[in-house]
Amino acid sequence: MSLRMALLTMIAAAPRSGYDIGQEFDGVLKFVWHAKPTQVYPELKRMHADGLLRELDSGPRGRTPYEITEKGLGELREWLLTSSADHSQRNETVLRSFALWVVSPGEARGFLREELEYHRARLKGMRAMKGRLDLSRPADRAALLGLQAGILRLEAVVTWAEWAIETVEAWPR
Amino acid sequence: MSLRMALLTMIAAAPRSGYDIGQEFDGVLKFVWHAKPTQVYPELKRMHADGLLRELDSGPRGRTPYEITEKGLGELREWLLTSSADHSQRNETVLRSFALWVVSPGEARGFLREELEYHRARLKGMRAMKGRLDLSRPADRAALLGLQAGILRLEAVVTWAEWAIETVEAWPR
DNA sequence: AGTATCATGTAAGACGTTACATGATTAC
DNA sequence: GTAATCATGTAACGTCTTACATGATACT
Repeated sequence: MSLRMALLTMIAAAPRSGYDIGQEFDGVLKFVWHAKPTQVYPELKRMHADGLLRELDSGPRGRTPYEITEKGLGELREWLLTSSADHSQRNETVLRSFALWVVSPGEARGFLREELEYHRARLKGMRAMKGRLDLSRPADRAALLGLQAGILRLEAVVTWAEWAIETVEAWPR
Repeated sequence: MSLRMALLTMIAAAPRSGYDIGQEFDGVLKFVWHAKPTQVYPELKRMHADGLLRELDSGPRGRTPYEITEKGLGELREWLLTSSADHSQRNETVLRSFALWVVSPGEARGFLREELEYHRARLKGMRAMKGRLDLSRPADRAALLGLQAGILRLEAVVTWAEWAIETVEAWPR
């Protein structure tokens, strides 16, 4: 039921099409929520049918942007206030690091270096995103909270990967 | 296909039953991987049928511990070396913080305080876990990598939540 | 004019959760 | 000896991914 809340969160901040949402799931939001287009489009239709969204008359190219309705805002508020967050996660980087003792130290370092590069690149992108916020908008003030969580998390991952590479150097053959 | 790799990772480190695994998914590993018992037990059976695991003769109470086979170790190594990690995640804490502008600043702070408490408690548990490692064992050396990732991540979340609470204080009504 | 990719969608199957069931063991 | 919870499991259902399809718009 939380894909629906993710979509509602994004469209509450500003109208968006299914395509726009797909781009964000591939980009900044990849560490927050993700879903494939084949899941997004039908869900948007259902939300429209349920009266949570309103269709706007076509954006650039053939896009269909949706806007949140009062009913949609109500559902979003209710979700925030009456349920608590699920903290279970899946993190393949960390899962793999638990298994690294079954490969050679050199192979382990190779994996860690790849991870380090990946997360450094994402950190750069997220910092750029933060610079583009307009903090006079309430939605952007909340987005700052989210982006800052991502930045601190990525900084932690980068620090970790650097430490892990050194640590693995010291492993006995 | 990664539930299988998560199970293989755990059982490679030391033999475990489905019940043991369930406890860990509820505890330390909650931020790494999670699965319900109803998914774990049948998967273990399938892995046994596929020759990746061997059944040991019953542990405490009626538990059935499994041990990894050579074939299982081979699959684990192949997964680590020939595929790359999926970095997409779902993080409900951050998702909710993107939506916080739709509730009152007081309600937003309430949410953030709850999150702060939760993550502080988990951080404490994870540090305790780190103290119990036996670093003469290769599997525990890899577990240290994983735990340290969790600790640094939780420290970042705690720092973030403290900052976010103060930030929301300064939001205009 | 022809190729790339944009934007949306459908259908099948894999994966994950919820609800429920059952015998076995420990605790009172 | 009754209650709690341990340990495993099955079946139905919901969510997510993969494979494929289609017309529309921009690019060269």
